[in-house]
Amino acid sequence: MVVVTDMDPEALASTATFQLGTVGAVVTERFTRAVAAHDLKPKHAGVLQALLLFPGISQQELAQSMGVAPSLMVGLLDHLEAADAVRRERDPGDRRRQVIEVTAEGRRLFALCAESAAAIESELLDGLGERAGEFRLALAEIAGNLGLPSGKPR
Amino acid sequence: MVVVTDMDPEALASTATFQLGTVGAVVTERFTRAVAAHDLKPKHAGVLQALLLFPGISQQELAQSMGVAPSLMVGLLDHLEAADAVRRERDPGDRRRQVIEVTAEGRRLFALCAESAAAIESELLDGLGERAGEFRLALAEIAGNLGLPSGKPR
DNA sequence: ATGAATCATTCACGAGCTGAATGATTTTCG
DNA sequence: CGAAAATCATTCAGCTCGTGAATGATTCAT
Repeated sequence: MVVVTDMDPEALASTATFQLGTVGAVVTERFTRAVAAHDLKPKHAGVLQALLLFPGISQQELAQSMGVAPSLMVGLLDHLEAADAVRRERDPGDRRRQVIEVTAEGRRLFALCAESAAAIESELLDGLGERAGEFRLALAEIAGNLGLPSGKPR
Repeated sequence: MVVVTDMDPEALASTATFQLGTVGAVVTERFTRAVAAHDLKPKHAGVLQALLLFPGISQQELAQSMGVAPSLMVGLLDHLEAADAVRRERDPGDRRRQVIEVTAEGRRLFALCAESAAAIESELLDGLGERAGEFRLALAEIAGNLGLPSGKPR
């Protein structure tokens, strides 16, 4: 008598957990290559996104909103500042804080990142036909439930 | 006259690209914590999955199928072997190759990983109601289009 | 039989991230 | 008021994960 359940060798690969992980990795890799053309990493795009969404946010809050250590944010902003995408100025009301301002160049770079993301999305959802809309809505809902930034699909 | 298009600050966050990346990262993090209880990393689970799916595969092919360097596979298999999840034996027909065999303990560990993944999936799709089925089908289709392992949802 | 190819392995290295100091500033409260 | 605690940005050492280049053993091609 066989005790162990007759194991489905795809028991793991067929889960949404596994597929979200692997698909997410591939998509992130593509996005990484795309924004590398503008000398940026995905995290830089995320920083710009957060800054546009919450203007006047502090570095600490920024780091917390992205789930990374404050020490990491320093280097990310250093790079964005060197690229003229961002300016750091001491907050006159609390001179410990840096007030971060997104420049016109920063908005330009952000727009390029968003374009790259949109292009990758088109390729991804191409084969889905009219089910793409449903998929995007469900995905946005999941992201929202996880407390992640998820604007409504345009 | 304003040249720059009036920028949607969620232009990036609203893309499926961005959401797949962030959701994928969160899901992977949860899965990482879950399998850590069995002293495994997600890659170990992936190795077991590939081995069960393609028995008798070589380390090189295994590495290639997972998109990692062969040198990385050495350490992953070392760990699985130390955990009695896997046995390495020289292929008598080609003594350069290692033939990798998944043990009963390996199948047990794999089943535990699959269970964890299923549990995480339940939480994720909980809020989706009856749209969960559609979502899973679309996700599996995307994974398949990318050449990733994607068994049909059970 | 010899030179090229293939396999597993080791090793040095880089990218990315963390947590613990540090110094400057602000807040709390005795 | 003034001293102690908290907060912010920053630096720094260290960890993990991954790569690519050597190495040695073995097999293949001619």
